[in-house]
Amino acid sequence: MAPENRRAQILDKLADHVLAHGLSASSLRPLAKAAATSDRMLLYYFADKGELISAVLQHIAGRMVTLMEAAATPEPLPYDALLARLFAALSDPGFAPYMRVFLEVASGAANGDAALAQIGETIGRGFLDWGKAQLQSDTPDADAARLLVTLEGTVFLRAIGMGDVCQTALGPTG
Amino acid sequence: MAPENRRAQILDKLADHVLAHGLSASSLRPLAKAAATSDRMLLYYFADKGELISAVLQHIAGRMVTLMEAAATPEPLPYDALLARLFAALSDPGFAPYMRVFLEVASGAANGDAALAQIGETIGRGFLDWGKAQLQSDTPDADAARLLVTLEGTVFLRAIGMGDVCQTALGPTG
DNA sequence: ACATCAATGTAGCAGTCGCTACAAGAGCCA
DNA sequence: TGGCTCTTGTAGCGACTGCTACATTGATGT
Repeated sequence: MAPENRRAQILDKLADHVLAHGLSASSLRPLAKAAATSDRMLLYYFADKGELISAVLQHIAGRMVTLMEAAATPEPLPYDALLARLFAALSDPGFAPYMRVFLEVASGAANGDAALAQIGETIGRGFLDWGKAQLQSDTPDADAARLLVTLEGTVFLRAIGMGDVCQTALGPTG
Repeated sequence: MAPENRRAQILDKLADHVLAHGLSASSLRPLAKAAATSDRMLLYYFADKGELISAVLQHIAGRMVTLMEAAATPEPLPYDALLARLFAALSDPGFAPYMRVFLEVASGAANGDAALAQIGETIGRGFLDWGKAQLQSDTPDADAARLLVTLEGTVFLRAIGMGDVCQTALGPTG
């Protein structure tokens, strides 16, 4: 098989593993097993683990974009309606693994990992722009920012078992 | 020295290290070095690493409560004013290490660490109650929940270098 | 003085980490 | 056929992980 195809195929299985088990459980040997190859070969297709993780996360981001496009509305929505809709979408178990990984990326970034910070910001800005395009608002920048802050807050709180508080917070508002 | 005092003294230095370098850089040997002792002694004062980390995180939570009490207002504030005040407080570099650790706890909890989940929820509920007590509102439960969601959202976004978006989100609102 | 026991040092175990040296198979070109 | 390069397996290195067996110190109580 052409090496680029082989690399892409491996990347796909690596993304499955990272989404299922998180970055902290993604050392080379488990990743290799998930891709039905060896750690030796992972470092043949990728320069080092950093490049591998970057590639996997970008692949995951690509999948997430696809998911979000599927969740897009044909017409822009007002703030409250869009917030409610996206909050419901984030509750979908299909989305949860992405949010878990996103949280782990943010945590790594906060601890000084520059590569994770860069990828996290790229994903975050993508969310922001996507939200802005979905918004029907006189102040789209501010509303998109509020939307993002609120949704990431719910991701954070759900991670520590406070999903009920998210419900309380969003209930009266939309 | 009495063993309880010794343990408390060690705990204090361990907390310094975790706040400075994060949980991911807190394996036994670096922790021991920070506390001017040996990994051997850490496992003499604590049953295993899990108990040690739990104790350190509880100690850190205690410090954070002290910090928050110092930041409390003599009188309750309306939502927008309190949000602005707390957002400013979280911008204080003295608070940043706590938020970094809190984020790491949330990430670990999302990846299935039950001990971290329990500690994270305790801290989060403490925040919620504290905020409710500071709020002057007709709907304190909902407003405290909104406050918490928003503030945690800013912690998340700042971790990935999107502090500007937090500013945009909170500017028009308060 | 002697026994006892808590506190601590030394040394190391088995496992995992990212990574690499070396060699062997597989297809291609002269 | 003989080399040559791409791909892959085997084996292992040195560092780190949580944790522990064993020995030694020092204080305390009788």
